[in-house]
Amino acid sequence: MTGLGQAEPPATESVVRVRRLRRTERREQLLDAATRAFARTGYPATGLDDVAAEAGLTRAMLYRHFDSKADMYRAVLDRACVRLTEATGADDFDDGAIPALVRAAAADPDGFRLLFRHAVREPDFRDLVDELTAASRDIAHRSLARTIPPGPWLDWASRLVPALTIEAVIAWLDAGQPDPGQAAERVGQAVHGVMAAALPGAVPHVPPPATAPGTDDG
Amino acid sequence: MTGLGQAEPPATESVVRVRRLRRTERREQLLDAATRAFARTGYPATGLDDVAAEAGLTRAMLYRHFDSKADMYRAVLDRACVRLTEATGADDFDDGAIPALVRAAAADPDGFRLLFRHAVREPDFRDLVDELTAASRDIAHRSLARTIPPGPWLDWASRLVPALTIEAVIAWLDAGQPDPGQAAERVGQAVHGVMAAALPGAVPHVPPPATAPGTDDG
DNA sequence: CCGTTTATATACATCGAAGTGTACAAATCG
DNA sequence: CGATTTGTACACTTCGATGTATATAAACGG
Repeated sequence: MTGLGQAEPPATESVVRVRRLRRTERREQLLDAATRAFARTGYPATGLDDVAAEAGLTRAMLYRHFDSKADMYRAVLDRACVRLTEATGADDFDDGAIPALVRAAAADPDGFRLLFRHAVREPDFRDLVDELTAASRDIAHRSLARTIPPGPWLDWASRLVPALTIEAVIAWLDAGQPDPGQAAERVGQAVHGVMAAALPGAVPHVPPPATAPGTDDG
Repeated sequence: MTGLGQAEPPATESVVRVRRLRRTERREQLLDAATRAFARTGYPATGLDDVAAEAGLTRAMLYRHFDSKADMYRAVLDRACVRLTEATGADDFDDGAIPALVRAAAADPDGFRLLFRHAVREPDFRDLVDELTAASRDIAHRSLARTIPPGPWLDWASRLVPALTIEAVIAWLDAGQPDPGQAAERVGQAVHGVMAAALPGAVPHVPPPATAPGTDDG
């Protein structure tokens, strides 16, 4: 309605020749930016302006590719999930599983962190990661049951082994990703250590469980 | 369930004879309720109405005890931190550290989860937990340096050992807290496994780093 | 060269949660 | 009993983030 401030014309040689992207490429770039932004501060604390700034454009553009913030977040998580499952496969705990996981994490560290450090805590989106963790726990349970007798410590190890694997990979990412050739082997060794800790012989003897039920721990 | 103390029903009109609490007790009860509420859905996604509902009173009452939502959250985290450090002490990795941690986690599971699963991800509050994690990593580093030579894998283990300890304790909580007498020993065994994985001899040989760049890394 | 797509810029609408104020009711204590 | 504390109920403002609309400019493709 009014002569709103029009963008100043190039007027110089150094025109910022913005390369226009096709819809699909732009969408991928937006997903990349959103992954970084969300991985930094989490879903609720990250505004769409942050995502837009990370992508280098304005908030209005986001709505040309995604219906809502939740829709965008879901797309981000979906892509990370697909990448991960494609890289690792849904198969068992064979020798190639951990190397594949390490490779996938190194290929998309932000997506990896986003899935396992943030999305698990978001009530509206954890269903996406829950499939992964449930499958992992199931696989771990089946694999561990070959050496650990049934009982609470088998359950404990089945929960802990996937979590430890994730934590070990993230710690490896945080440490600067030293030689990837060793990484998978080290992670595997750590997992083996947890398995050993869940064996019946791991604990020498059961200390008497404090017959007085009163909690003296103040 | 609401922890309103002995709500003696007068068996008369619809008057709920609620026992009024003193300021200190009410504050403690509010901290308990806030711990539960925040541990369930995280700080940003938890409204003050949720906390009030969890405590069994109205939102206005919260402002008689805390200046703001952030102030309340900080009080919650502070109390959890104090409890934890009091229970474990700030000393080294002696034999009593892990049992103390397990006992503290069992005494306040929600506070434990809140600290290490949520607060670490909140940019405005992670400083509280960062002191804990930094101290843990430092302690772990000093302890591990006695057996692991300096290098990236010592750093890796120093990051991973505290994280694994936390994860192992949380997995133990999630598994239903089976016999606490064994728990600390199992966790210690798992930690030992990670230490072993960081030793130089853990990985049998270093696979050649693939002089031909692209084998199948798609 | 012209139309379509891609993008900018900005203003506006909307909506939920935080934070505030006030009036009133009930319980405890002197 | 009467004063103070503790709590309810509700209305209200403030504020930031989401979501929408419109006008305009630049790049690409035929």
